Amino acid sequence: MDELTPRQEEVLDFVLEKLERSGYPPSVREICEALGMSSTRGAQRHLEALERKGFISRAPGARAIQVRGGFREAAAYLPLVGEVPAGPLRYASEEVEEWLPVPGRWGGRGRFLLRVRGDSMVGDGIRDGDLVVVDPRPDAEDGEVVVALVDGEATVKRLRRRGKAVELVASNPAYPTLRVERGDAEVRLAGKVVALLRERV
Amino acid sequence: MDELTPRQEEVLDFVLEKLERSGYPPSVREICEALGMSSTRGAQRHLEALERKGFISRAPGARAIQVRGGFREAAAYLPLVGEVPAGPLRYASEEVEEWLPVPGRWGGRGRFLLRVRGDSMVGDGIRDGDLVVVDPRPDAEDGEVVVALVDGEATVKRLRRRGKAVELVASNPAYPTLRVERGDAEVRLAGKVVALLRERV
DNA sequence: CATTATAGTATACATGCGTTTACCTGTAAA
DNA sequence: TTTACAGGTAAACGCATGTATACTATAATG
Repeated sequence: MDELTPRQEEVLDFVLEKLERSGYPPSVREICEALGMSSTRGAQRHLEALERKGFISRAPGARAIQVRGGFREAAAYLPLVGEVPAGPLRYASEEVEEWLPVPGRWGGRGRFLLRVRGDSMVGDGIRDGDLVVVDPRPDAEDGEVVVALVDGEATVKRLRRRGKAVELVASNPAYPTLRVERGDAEVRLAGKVVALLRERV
Repeated sequence: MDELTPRQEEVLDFVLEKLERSGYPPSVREICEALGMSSTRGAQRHLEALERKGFISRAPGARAIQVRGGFREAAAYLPLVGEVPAGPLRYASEEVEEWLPVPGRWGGRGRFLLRVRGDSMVGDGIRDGDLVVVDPRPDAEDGEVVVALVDGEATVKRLRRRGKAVELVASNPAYPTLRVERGDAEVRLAGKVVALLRERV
């Protein structure tokens, strides 16, 4: 991509700012007004330059400006279905608190978000208030971080296989390890933790 | 917010899909075509209902549809501009590796993503490979996690004010603390770390 | 039963908006 | 000096677009 002149950069900045503020791009005349121009031709020339240099693409129609910020991965939307520990999980879509956009590759069949409460997994960098992306699956490998349902209550722990038994291990030594014998109907896996979002650092 | 009728939900879904695909909202007639309607009045009624129920807001002008957050928050796109520690940061848009979608409220003027390398901040739950959202600002408060430029190299540390001096503290005790006297031209802040993404847990 | 909300079709209208043509100015390169 | 280009003003054109009026049909509600 070519370099932009200062004035062209002002135009691109205004388009981005308008997009962020309003959710839709500006009209040519709004660009004129914002940059203090009295004729539409000037703004149009800038848009033509921005398109020629590959920063935007345009379609016929009003405000049909598409900003091409390099490679833009499509967003996936995941539902925030509850907190852990705390149960049960609410899958029913009417009860979902919120749908949040995440990078497209985090999406996948049945994946969902849980807000983690407590500090039992701080040793693995999972802190109070973090959102974890859960990939639903009935089983998991030794050493993976999972969401388990113990007596109907969801909890995040690291899974450890010990022969016929499995253990649910907290990464904070202040918390006890739960040992589960095979065939224990009171414990099952909700899924594996595959990614994480933190809103306040 | 009131509930939507199935048809109104179709309209909202199409608006969101068009926004995601094109970067700008559809016109009334594009909505008609997408839903197989021959008159604009129908789509208009749906938009009026969506506005009345609080799912969108509208402004005078073409395609001036703004989808309101909460239900399905719009995505913000942030550029991944490099790694820390490693410098300098590449702001020039033509060198940006990637643009990633994040929850809309994480967006904001000039915010960007950095991939964290090393384990100097594991005490704060920031691990090797994590992506941090940086809000650019020239200064920060005591105790905030910041991105600092030391001799041209970017680094993530916790800021501590000590009278006239500031300290850049790692949260892993194995790493040294850097003490900076006021007016030291070799150190400046790139911004504050406000959120975090982890792709592999 | 009357009323209200949803969901359409058909038609018309004013104008916002993108586009175009013509002309002017300054600056930098050939 | 000429040429080219960025950046701009002024005025006009025509269609896309949002909006409005009128009419119809269906279902739920009281």
